[in-house]
Amino acid sequence: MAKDEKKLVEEITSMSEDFAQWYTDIVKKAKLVDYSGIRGCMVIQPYGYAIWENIQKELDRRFKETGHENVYMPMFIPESLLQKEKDHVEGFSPEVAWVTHGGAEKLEERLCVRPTSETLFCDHYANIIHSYRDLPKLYNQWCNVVRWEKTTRPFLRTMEFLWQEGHTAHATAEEAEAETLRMLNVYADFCEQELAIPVVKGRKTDKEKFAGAKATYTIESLMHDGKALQSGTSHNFGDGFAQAFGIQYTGEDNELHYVHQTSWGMTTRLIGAIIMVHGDDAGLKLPPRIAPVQAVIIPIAQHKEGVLEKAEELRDRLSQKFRIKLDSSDKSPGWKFSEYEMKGVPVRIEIGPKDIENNQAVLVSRTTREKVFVSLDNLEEEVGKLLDKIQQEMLDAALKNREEKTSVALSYDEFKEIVETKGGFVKAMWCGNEECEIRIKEDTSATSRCMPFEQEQLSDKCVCCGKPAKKMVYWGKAY
RNA sequence: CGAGGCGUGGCGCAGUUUGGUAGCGCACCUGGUUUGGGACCAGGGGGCCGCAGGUUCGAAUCCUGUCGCCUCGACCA
Repeated sequence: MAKDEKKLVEEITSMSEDFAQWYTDIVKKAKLVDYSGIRGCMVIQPYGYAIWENIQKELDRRFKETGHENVYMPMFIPESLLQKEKDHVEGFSPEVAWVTHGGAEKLEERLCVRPTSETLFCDHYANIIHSYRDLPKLYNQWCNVVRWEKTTRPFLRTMEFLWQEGHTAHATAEEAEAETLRMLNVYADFCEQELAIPVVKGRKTDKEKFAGAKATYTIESLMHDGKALQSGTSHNFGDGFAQAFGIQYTGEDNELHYVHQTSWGMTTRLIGAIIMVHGDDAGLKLPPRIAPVQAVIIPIAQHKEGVLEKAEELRDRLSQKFRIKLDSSDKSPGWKFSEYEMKGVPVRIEIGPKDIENNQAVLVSRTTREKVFVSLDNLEEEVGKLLDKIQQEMLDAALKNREEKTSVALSYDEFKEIVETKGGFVKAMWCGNEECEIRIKEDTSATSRCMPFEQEQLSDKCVCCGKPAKKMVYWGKAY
């Protein structure tokens, strides 16, 4: 946002002044969350939860479309079960919460509060999968998980968060790989179509991959401050978990085989991404497709004869097709304008005495603040068109911002310079050696975000060590 | 978790150095006038100063602990 643009909402710190404070202000002022008395845990308030419900609805629809079924697993995992897969337990044990007592009784075996449910799904799969006819198993679960994080921020990193975790079992390695990529594409499509957030699809390096996975794929998005956010991951486990948990089936060949598994997840972190990709100094900016309120009707001079009645009539009409709110409180119109801009409502509809006389209403876009007068006769159509336009404008703006903040580094000096001054994604070649990854992180605090599917041959040398390069990698500082 | 900064009505702050009746602006409530970008006038309510201990005749102020927020590291979705 331009610096000279008038700051409409006094209470929100300007983005350019202090991005972290801006984020916190929005989260609080738009009433997405309240802080709870429990460290690192947030109260998700109605407006924030409504966004999550819309995310759930759309994602769940896509999961069902691709043949998945929802299940529910216990929230406790016995220690012995968690420990069955070595890499997995090593990766998660530092951030696991333990239940040691039931009432006053000390438990024979500690129970961990699930940080993720691979082990539970595996245990269950070992029970129910016997034949190739039982495959594939395409399960998903919506739940909460707990990870004992050291520093927390609303939505971006909390000790307890909401997510979905898909867990699938397949007869062959090829099917598992296809599933892993299919769900990554579902995620990417969801982000772009529903959240208007463009993502880079790629594979994680071994250093960054999920504990226990053979391969981790990721979608990475770029926030307004130039930091990257891992927005969804999809893992191919190969048959590693199957071997640890003994998940075997009899094939058509009458031989025993291990299944091949995947898991994939998206979390309430996405709400943080929406805030940081789209928001501006006036507040939140919600993509129409997931906005809890798509248009707010604000009556002007509502005490005058017929205004409120007309506003109510419009609300009832439009509610047939859209998520509509009518604010007939006695706040001044100007206050309402700012309030709903701050809350990111995509479209504002003004209706006043002059409009009623002319059989019209005023539509105002959250993205451009442009006002248009439209006839009440085709209001539904105009609102629909404007919502579509805003959705597209938001995706375009986010894409433009990402492109502007994506750089190429051919030398290490250039790399360090970009990370330090400009930030954003840095595309650079890599030799494939973990030592270079570690060194880059130590020198710049940037990490490898992913090895994108769309590879480019920027040079033939690793940006760090100068040895022959194997992959182009997206690097950046991350949340 | 390590280093640094900050917690005073809902929000933003003053008061803390040097202990002595808790203040201001906005918000809130009531009445009236208003209403197309955060309206105006009048009256009113609300804070054991983040929380818990301690020192003191007396603590927002000094000491200890703890919780929360911000920045930078380490860890991660």
